Amino acid sequence: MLGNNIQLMTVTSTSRAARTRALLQAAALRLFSEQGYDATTVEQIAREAGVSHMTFFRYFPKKDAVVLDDGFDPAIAAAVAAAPAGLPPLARVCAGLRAALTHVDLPGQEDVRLRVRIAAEHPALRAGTYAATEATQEAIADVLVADGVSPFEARVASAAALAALTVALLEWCLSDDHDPMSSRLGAALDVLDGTTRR
Amino acid sequence: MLGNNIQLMTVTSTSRAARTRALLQAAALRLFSEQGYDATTVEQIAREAGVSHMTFFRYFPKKDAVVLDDGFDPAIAAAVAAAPAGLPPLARVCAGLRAALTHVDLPGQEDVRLRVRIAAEHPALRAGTYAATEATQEAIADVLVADGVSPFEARVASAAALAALTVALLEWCLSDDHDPMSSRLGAALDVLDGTTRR
DNA sequence: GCACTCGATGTTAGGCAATAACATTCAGCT
DNA sequence: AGCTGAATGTTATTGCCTAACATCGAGTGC
Repeated sequence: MLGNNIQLMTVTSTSRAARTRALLQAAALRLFSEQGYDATTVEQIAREAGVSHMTFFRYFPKKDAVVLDDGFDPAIAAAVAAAPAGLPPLARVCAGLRAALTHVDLPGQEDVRLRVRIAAEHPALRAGTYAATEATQEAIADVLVADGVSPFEARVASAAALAALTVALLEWCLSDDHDPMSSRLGAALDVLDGTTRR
Repeated sequence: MLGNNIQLMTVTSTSRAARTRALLQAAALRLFSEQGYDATTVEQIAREAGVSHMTFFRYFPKKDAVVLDDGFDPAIAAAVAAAPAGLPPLARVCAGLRAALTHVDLPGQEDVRLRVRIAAEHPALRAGTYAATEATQEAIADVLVADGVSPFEARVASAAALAALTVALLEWCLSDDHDPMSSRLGAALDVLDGTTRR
């Protein structure tokens, strides 16, 4: 009953570790969207993926990490670094984010939408979203500091821009019309750097 | 050792409810700062306040609420409402917050500092801080919407401004120099509405 | 004064997240 | 084959949080 799905690999390019992780995440998201986050236990997720609950916690430090784990955050910092260094801090962050957005309308978009939607609908997960953003915030701030901006200003600018982005992301995933993510995000940045009104 | 501080009331104007609540919060903050948040159990807090752990949860829905409960958030929304309605959304929110800040350097400031410091040093509590800000964010956004700003723009503007404010608050409470809170907060807003550089 | 209700509190029991200690199985290497 | 170390499972424990039920106190009508 338990050793049924582990023998045909040894050659699959994605390591069994990555596979198990993906299995856990897929099972979790499916169960969350079917039964709700609170009604789904870690035990259930693990059983569904064919592992024990301990294995779950070895891949994800907390239950909410299976939803919050983004991974596409570092790319954002890189985009800000590529933006013109002469601009004032907030404008530069906005410019960097705008550039990053052009690569965001991908095929996997609907999966992201599901993930974010689950997170948006649960208070504890929303809080986790903000916490996860802090890492990105620091990464962006570091880029600015390297170009001579004061640490305080750098943190404020990146925090404000990411807050705007988060609002846009939450609204996008909860909206019914399937407009592209990038248009929402762009509109949010407009509010910050005054493209719409001067 | 434990039944020492509970017998002289029955007439005190502040209802026993409010007193119990204050007792619980005081005990919690003291224990948190002495032993750390994780090392302090709800049982311990309740015993210290002379009640059962169930009573704790009747006053605070979760353990972290005893730290996060601010209450001085609604005043902020009122200040934004009083700011000139003609400004673009972000500028107006900043103006309102600036006005609110003049009333913020109060005697009780060091208590606030302790509370925020406890929150700032613990990841889960930091996350809770952001979540608690959402209520304020909505309140501010409602003010803007009432004056004709689109809901989306309103949410983005208030989220960005509050994110800037939060960064300032966290830095202030963790800094060693006892500069007034308002100067930090003012500096953060400068980054947003370009008072420093144009 | 007495029963009655209602609200606040305590007691007890239980579910679930998260962690730790220890056993076991598996993979690669020699 | 045998060794070693990593990954996983088993089991037990702690602590947050909830729910069901009991208790106590203060008011209220009789």
